Amino acid sequence: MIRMIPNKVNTSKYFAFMYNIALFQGIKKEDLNEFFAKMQIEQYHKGEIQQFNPKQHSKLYIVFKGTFKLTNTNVDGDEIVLSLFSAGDAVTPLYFSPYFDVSAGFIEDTILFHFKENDVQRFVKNNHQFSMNNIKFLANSVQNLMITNTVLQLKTAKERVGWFLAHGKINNNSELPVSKNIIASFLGITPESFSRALSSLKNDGVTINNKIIQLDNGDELCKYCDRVTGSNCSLFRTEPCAHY
Amino acid sequence: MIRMIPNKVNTSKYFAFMYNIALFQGIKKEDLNEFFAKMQIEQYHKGEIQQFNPKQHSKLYIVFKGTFKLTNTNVDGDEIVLSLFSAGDAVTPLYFSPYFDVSAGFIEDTILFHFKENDVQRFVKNNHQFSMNNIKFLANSVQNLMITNTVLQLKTAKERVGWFLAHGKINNNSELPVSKNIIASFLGITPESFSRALSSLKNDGVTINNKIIQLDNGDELCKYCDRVTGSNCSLFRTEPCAHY
DNA sequence: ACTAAACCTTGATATAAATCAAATATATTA
DNA sequence: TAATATATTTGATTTATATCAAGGTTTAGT
Repeated sequence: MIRMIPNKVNTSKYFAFMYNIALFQGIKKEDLNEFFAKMQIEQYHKGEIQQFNPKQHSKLYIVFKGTFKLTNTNVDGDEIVLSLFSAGDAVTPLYFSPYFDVSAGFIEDTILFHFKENDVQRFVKNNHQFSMNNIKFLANSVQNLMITNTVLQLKTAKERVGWFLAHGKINNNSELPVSKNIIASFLGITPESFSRALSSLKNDGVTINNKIIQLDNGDELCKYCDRVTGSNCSLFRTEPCAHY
Repeated sequence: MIRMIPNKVNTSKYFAFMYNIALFQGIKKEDLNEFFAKMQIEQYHKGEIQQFNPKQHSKLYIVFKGTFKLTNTNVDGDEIVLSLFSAGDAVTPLYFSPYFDVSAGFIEDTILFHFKENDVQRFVKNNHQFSMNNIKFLANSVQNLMITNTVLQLKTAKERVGWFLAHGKINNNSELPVSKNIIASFLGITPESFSRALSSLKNDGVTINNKIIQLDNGDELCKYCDRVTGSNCSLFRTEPCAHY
């Protein structure tokens, strides 16, 4: 990991990016600028793994560029992917227990902005909107994890893959965000099952070429979609929708 | 569901209970009393099901008495248990998406205290400690859900049951909090598999009699324990501990 | 552009847990 | 307390997916 100090050119670029992050919406620019002045930049290389030991990592991170997976390793050494992060996402190991040992595994070269615990705490304390945004952010994480939970308990391998693809499609990612084996691990299945699920979906009109998802009709994934994700879909509550 | 207005005797009992809830720690009693004055009491009977439609239920609930399960039903009609709540727990459907359709299923006669959205929002806005407590509460939920997630992806049926029992043991519940089939659903397995897992655990020295968990040695469940839960265990980092 | 490594697919087989079915135990209600 | 409903256990069978194994493809680095 390399720490950098932003130069002037970068600063304006970085700040412009940060103004659009959900966590910072509705806050006066002068307050944000004061807070952003404290941010540090960390650069990670593909393949690096960073323990989220809260002693060193009681922080707030924003992903500026790149992709990483949040993982947890069990006693047997098996790794599971808890979630995936890319540009614009926020992570708050700030609030994790010191005994919760998750790691960040960098899938691409990645640039993170980070804030130290004290600075975040102070900003939460002094800025009501920021504290509200934190609440919204965390509540949203709770909801997403509950949905993931449902998917993991309920679905067959094919349904899980279908759900993942539907999710991506609705959020306008017609491209797989990471390699198939990482998605498989996130969905709690093996790469082999993932591959077989995809070949079964191919018969239903869902093709993946070079990580690009293509649909024959456009509604092939509707049956796999959850209601919260679906509410952002252009087909929501129209005839093909599962929640019609 | 029955709505009640607390009478004077109840009020002092209820308030005393509420002062101990994590969400209200570190807040001046006068501020709490003002907030608590707005609380309503809802009484539910065993077997009742209540949709958490956020239009009607944009609220904060505290469980005073009883037990309920938060459930989600899929397209096939299968029900999965997302989490279990009992006295002292808090639920904040306040922050759920209107499209996230979870229900509360009451397992015993239950008394909930509830606060309306506007009152909560105002208190969050005016009381910094309360907003911090909300952040902590939600962050803790995030962490617990991530742990549940790991358990659901990683463990065999026996390991899941072992984890659940270890969890209960460490939190001093040597009694199963709900019936076995509800726990099975929470763990994402069938009642049959749950039963077989228990009979396998019996060979390892874990017996369940009338919902009471008994351990021959006391360390039989250590191998199933996660690190965060384990950090509250008297055996943490001693020889039998999985995280030694 | 070449080579090595990482990733993906396909097939054969094994296996854990679901399903189906029936019996037993426990809890609830009249 | 009996009658009924609900929950739990146990056994037999099926099934989805993991595992094992090998071949093919893509990616990354020199």
